[in-house]
Amino acid sequence: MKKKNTISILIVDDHSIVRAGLKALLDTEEDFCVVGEAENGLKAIQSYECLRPDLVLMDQRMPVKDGREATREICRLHPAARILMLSTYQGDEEINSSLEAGAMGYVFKNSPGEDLLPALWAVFKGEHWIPREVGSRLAGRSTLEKLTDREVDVLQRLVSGDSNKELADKMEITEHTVKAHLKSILGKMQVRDRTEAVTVGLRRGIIRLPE
Amino acid sequence: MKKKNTISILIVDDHSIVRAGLKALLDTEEDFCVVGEAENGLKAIQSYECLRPDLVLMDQRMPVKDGREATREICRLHPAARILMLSTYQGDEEINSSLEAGAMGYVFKNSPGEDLLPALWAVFKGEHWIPREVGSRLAGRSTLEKLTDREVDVLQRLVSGDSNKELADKMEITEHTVKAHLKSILGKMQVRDRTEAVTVGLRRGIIRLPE
DNA sequence: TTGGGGATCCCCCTAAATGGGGATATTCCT
DNA sequence: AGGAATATCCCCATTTAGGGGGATCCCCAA
Repeated sequence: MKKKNTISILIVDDHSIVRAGLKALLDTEEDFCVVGEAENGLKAIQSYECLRPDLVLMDQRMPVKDGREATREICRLHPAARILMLSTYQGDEEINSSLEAGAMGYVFKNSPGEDLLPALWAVFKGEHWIPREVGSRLAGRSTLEKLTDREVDVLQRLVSGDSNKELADKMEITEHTVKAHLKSILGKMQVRDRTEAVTVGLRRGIIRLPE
Repeated sequence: MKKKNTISILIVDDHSIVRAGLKALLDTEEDFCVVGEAENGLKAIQSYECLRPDLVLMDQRMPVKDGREATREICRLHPAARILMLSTYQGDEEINSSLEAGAMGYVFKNSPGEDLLPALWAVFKGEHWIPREVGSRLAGRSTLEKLTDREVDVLQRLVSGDSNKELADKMEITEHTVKAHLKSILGKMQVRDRTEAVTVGLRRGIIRLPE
């Protein structure tokens, strides 16, 4: 249903009601036209291929494939894609990695509704859009050491409450190795124990609670 | 802005953009009229007092005071209040306690957008509205023991990653007592260790991550 | 008033987690 | 080829967590 001279938008969010709300919100604007919806990252990639929208409004956390992964994939195939990430605030890590993945902008769900349209316009014009309160931090930060992929893997598994032995079995490595990773995790994150590692990881957006 | 013969609605959600979306969605319906918004439970109570809307569309998880607490409070003051809870699926416990608190209905954010209107109508007419897939379970359940206030307190403090000794100092009790509470928590929640207790507690909405 | 639940405290014991020191192989980058 | 980073494994030691018993005390409701 794309009309001439309107900006076509693909909405990606796992909450159907939120999608309906966003669509209603954008459809009140003459310049924007919601041409498609997707409920997870995988479907977002498929829909992008079919629809080639001018903009993608993408939620961060979704089942199956999250916003970051979908963004990375879409941008790999279509470097000119314009993607605006929409998310609850989860820590700078999440914003940072979204931008790394190729998103052009980032808007918090709890920022005023009026902020959405300027952000969409900016991204459409190829500009970056980052919440003011974060922009500064993003520049002069990062004394925090980055976790390796494997360490993130271990950290994510910690949320299950498994012991080191159980983790070792599930990961098919020895308990020694699990402990080695964990030691590195605790050191890098500057936390005292696995419980704090999990809660800090959740707050920073490094890991998430299972569905 | 309430017109004659329309149903006035108060929207409560901590995400401004979601509120804007819901408002846009409801305003496309002739019969509904969004007369107010609130961003947390406290403001919801205040707004309810001022506006006396026909319906409240209330998000479950919010800072300051969550949907359950606000619902309990509003229903205590106004037993005739019609409140529809809107939330991500978080386990039956959350639904159950919402209904106990006085909500007339419960809708998942990831159910189709079309489900919202019938739910609002049902609640407006004084009927209950519960997601089909949950209704059956709610009847024959509840083997989960409830945590005491003190236990919830301990559980919440676990997210800091403190050791039992540190918790004891901060709570000004002995480590023995902390361990006693913890033992009870682990037993009631049927989890194996403090880390799992924290993640399960977060998922059930019993506790939350600090801001 | 008698009971029960909750909060507090105590002991003992085993299993688990943590912190220190290592070693080796692979992969990737220069 | 050389070097860095990563993942994997191992030893040691101490601290902590968790499970099993308990015991008071207090308050509130039957």
